[in-house]
Amino acid sequence: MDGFSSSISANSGTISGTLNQSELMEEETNMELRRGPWTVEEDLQLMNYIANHGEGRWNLLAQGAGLKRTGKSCRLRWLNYLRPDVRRGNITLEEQLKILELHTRWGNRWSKIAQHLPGRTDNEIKNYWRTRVQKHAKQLRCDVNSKLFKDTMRYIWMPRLVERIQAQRGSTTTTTTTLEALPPLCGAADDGGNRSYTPDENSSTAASSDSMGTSQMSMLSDFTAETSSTNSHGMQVQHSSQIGHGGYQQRLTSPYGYADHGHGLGSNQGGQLEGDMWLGSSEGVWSDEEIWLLQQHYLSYGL
DNA sequence: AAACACTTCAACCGCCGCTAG
DNA sequence: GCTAGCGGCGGTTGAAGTGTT
Repeated sequence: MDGFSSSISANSGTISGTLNQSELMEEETNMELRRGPWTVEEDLQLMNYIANHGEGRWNLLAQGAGLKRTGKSCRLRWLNYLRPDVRRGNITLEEQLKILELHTRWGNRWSKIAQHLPGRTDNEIKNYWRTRVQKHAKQLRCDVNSKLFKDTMRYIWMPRLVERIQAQRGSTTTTTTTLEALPPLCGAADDGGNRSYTPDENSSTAASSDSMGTSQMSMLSDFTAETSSTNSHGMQVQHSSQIGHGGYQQRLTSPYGYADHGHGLGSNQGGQLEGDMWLGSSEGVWSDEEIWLLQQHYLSYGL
């Protein structure tokens, strides 16, 4: 980390002897550029500058703020961390459901997905997808882009999320989703069961909503991303993005959101003791038994 | 207690599209 | 029409924290 914090050249490979005047000047400028983790002082510099001058051209902003950072770096730091409305903390069940649904529809269009999750950044969603969803795909030993995994999400994972959200709301409505309810997977042609699975060519193909159950869709349309959370500066932030009707109001209790998720002092960052907001059980979506059952189910279809 | 394994996420990189000159 | 500069985006990396052996 310390090596990172020191000033380094962006063109470390260039041989100074071969540079002309302007290149030397550029080299000199690059020499001053800082990379790696931001310091508190830099954060303050950037926040103060934006508070006084607003956002603008990032390269000029970096210079104006007296930061030895690239404009890109400033932009990233601001958008992903310093912006007052950035939500931190665990992704809620509703957000998880939304991410799954939107990813089914758009694939890895993280920024587009993030637009529908107020306060969440594309980087955060991308990280969640990689660390959580892909992990479970790995557990099920299938490609995250395969139709197999997409159908698992659609027919098992998402209904389960809906159930949990309903349970959380104290609703009496239940959605029955069992392994038996899992349709012969994926478009499962009536071909006698002999099929081979290959990952989709295009991860964003999917069709999404129309393949979802009614209860899922109503849940999604009912989803109101109105939450209160605490941003990285400890400020209380209200987010309201009414997507459908209904009055879902989940008030986040931890200083870092639903539950502390590694941003507080002494919090658990790695490992699996984060209370697993990711669908629930201690290890994640599936228990060992469920994984086994799913695998058996897939095997029975010759997958 | 130490070494190793695993997880998370901030930050960087490279590419692409847009736009002003 | 060309080009340089810039912002935005998705993919990737690696430091650091935590769990496990």
